[in-house]
Amino acid sequence: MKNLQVNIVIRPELYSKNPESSELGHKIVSKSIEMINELGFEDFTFKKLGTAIGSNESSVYRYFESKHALLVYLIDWYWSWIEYKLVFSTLNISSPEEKLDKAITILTQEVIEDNSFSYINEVLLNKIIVSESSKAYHTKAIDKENEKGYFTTYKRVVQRVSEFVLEINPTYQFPHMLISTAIEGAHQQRYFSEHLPSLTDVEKGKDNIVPFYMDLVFKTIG
Amino acid sequence: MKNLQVNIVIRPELYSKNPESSELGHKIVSKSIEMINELGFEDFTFKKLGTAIGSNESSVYRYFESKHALLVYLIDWYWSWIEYKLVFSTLNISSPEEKLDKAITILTQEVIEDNSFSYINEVLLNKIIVSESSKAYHTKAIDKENEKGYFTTYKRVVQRVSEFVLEINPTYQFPHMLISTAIEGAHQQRYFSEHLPSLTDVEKGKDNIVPFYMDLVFKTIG
DNA sequence: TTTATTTTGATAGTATTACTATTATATTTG
DNA sequence: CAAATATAATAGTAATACTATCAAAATAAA
Repeated sequence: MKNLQVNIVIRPELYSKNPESSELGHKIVSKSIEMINELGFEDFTFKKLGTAIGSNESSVYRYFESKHALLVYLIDWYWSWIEYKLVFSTLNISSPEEKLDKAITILTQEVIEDNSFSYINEVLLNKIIVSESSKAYHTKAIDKENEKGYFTTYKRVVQRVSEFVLEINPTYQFPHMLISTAIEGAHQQRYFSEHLPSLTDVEKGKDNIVPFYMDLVFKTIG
Repeated sequence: MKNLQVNIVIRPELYSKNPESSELGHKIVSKSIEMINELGFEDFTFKKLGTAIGSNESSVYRYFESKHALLVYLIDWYWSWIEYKLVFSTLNISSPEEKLDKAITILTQEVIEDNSFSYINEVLLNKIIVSESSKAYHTKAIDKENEKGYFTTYKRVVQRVSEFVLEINPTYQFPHMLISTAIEGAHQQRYFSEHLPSLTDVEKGKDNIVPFYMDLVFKTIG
């Protein structure tokens, strides 16, 4: 996948001014990923971000109308990237079992290599998904934002993988619940393994999360 | 279970002044459950709560040092109640399969009846768990708070049910991950079914969530 | 039943946040 | 080079999440 110049294109509803369009935009996105990781979403502010990139709060607001909007943007970027990896890695595979295996791996594994995309650190972005992404949709505005299409990329990823499930077992009743459970579950288990380990069975040095969900998914669809 | 006078006792680390100890304390807890539901956790404030119960912001602070602390208290109350239901309903059952079946039902079903506990509306509290509980542990203070024992009741519930799993299949490697996945997953699926239904396979008038996780758990442990 | 103690209520104040608005200054483009 | 556009700097606002102080009310103890 390396050295393959692809662009992740994000829909205009997800920003006020496209951060792809300028150096400042790049800095905003890049530094915000670092800072949300360091500070947590609550303590991260546009003022701090502006200062950190040698710019200004008001300049940041020209790109994103709120820090919530920025978080939604980052999450959509992440799912666009995952979708790209998903499509790419299952392209020439005909066996639905093998496709599902690849998909579950991509969806549940930790991102450990920051590849391909210039100003976005995918390792840190993955950590934001694990620690902060639930905050993007647990708000009173969810229904409005969903109507505006804020979450379509994520929903499309779930849909794609659900189709692999149905290829294997066309009578399985709950493919979407199964896949969204595996995705969200894997993120949660990663968070728990670091902070509430007694909720998990993670052993140090070993990634039990991928095998756990792999086993769970294949056994469940029979 | 009705007409059985039991008390849920909450550990003192989880409050500044015990809300069980006064009429005002009852009102604070009772009204906060209503208001967090109505407004969402973000828009809920102690000032609004004080006004709503004919009291004062500063009086509320005497019971809970922050609204975060109040949320943690409510969540611990919920898990104490669930643990009570769990223990009670599996007490005289010897079949581990039957115990696990009961447990999964209790953990994944929607609460539809507000029973037994005077000033706490369990139906609304369950909705708070579904919509807001992740905010209690997705904070930068999680490790400190975990050390102080803020989440022990929840962890104990997961431990108890994991033991049922091991009774059925002593060689199953991931009982805690399986049970915490089912619990958190069920809450998430309930939230999704209302707000992001394409991530689920919920049909109107039908509770698919309990059967989905029941099937998933039993198939997974084999 | 007075006194002491605890609990509650009212008010004020603080630092910070999440913005909006305005204007001056760069920078880019035609 | 002028015009348009993007950025920076500053100021301001309403609300939040508290802390601090003190008086009034309720309760318990002597």
